[in-house]
Amino acid sequence: MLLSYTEENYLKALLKITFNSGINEVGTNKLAASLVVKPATANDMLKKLKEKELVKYEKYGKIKLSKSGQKIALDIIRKHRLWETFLYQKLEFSWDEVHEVAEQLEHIKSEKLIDKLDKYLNFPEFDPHGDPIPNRNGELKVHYKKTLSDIAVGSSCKMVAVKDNSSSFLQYIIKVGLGINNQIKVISKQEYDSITIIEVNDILSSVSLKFAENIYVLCGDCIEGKKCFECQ
Amino acid sequence: MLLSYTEENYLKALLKITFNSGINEVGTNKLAASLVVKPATANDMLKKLKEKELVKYEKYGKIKLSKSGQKIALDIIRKHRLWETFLYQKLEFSWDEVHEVAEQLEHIKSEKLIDKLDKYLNFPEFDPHGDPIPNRNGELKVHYKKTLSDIAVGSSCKMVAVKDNSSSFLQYIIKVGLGINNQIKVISKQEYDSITIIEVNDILSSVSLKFAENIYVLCGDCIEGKKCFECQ
DNA sequence: TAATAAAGTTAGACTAATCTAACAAATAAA
DNA sequence: TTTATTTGTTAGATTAGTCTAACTTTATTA
Repeated sequence: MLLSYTEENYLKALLKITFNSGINEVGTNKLAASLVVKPATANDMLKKLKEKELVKYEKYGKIKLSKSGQKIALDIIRKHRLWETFLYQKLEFSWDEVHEVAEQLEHIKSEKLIDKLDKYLNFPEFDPHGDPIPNRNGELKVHYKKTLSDIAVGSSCKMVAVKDNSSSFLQYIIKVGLGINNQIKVISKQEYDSITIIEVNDILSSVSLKFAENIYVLCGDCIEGKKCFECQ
Repeated sequence: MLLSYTEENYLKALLKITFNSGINEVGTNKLAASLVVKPATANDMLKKLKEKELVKYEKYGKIKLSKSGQKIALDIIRKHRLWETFLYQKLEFSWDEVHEVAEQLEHIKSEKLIDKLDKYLNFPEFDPHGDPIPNRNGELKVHYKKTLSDIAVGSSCKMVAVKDNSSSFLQYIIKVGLGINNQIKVISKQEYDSITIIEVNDILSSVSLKFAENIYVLCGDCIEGKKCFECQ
């Protein structure tokens, strides 16, 4: 199915809203606002997208992407992020310049192009902003945003990934008695150098700021399945 | 001045027609045909482009690009050919696939992008089809005037570019065992229909007049670096 | 629960790019 | 030089995407 740039942008906006807010419920107004058009305009487009079975939507109801609509939206995000990576890595664009150009490039229609670009960039999993790049099947690595250094004194969190994959770091982690899925409580933090005392399995350890910044964690709410914006 | 893709395509078409035919006189019908629209459509657009001072044009008269129109057209051709070069050199697209994708990429709006791409490709002077790439001031290396059909029986020449960029033609060229920079010897020519027997890498092929007219060549003298007036 | 506010929809209009069909001008041919 | 043919123009319609203004439904709150 050949879609116009505009239609593609509506699908992308829908995916982004549900992604970022964790909410699956999108209304006409919110959609319109995110595309900087009037609600009436979005409403018209929704009818069209429903006709094409790209969204599920009943009058006065909430909007959801259909399976195929979601696939298309993921595909556009894939293209967007691959182009950003290209601009950043190969053409030496700066971090903050890539988005605008990628907004245009994401609409270029050629599967071959994007697969070749993917290969050329060595199948990157994250774009320059750290956002995950969907693969050609629309699957993406979840990525974590919060590190142990972001957790407030007194709060608990769960380790989910490491940022630094070096073996020396991994060995250090083990020594502290830490591992994926372990619960960590932040006991105290030295203001001067951010040395942090943590508690893992009832054992206290002190770790450096560098250490804390290389441990991805989920906050207390996310541990309970809430998917907050700051963590994921 | 921000132009639509469509407007850009009209300017490009005008430049291409005058370029390829050597004629400076373009009419509504020819322009429309080259864009695969009806003359009425082209006529409407011409009024718009005249309004913007991108073409010089009076009712029932001939169409010419203005200075600024020409600059914009050259800019689009620059983008087109740089993208073709990128696709061919970096992404390993084949000769005959690049055009279609570049038709889309040429409309991406970012001066920075195209200058960085130019640098990344090491400021190429010719695209994969042998066509010259305008620099950022719209200047380009002379392009070729002589085609295979101009070469006398018994003489040799070197293929340097193609006039027709259609994939069907390019694939035909490949089938004949021909490519950019190949030496061609004209063995014989049928007087009646100009069917020409050529020799490429010791292999003989017979090609039509239409074929021969779409292969740009350099004559024997020019191959040796002489730069004769007829070829360049 | 009735009034008010917020959210969503509809109708009618506009612009850009296209079309068809009818017409006008310029050019070529008899 | 009149006629026929080609070339170019105009008028009116269509589609996609947008708008404003008026209206309806749903949600909130006093």
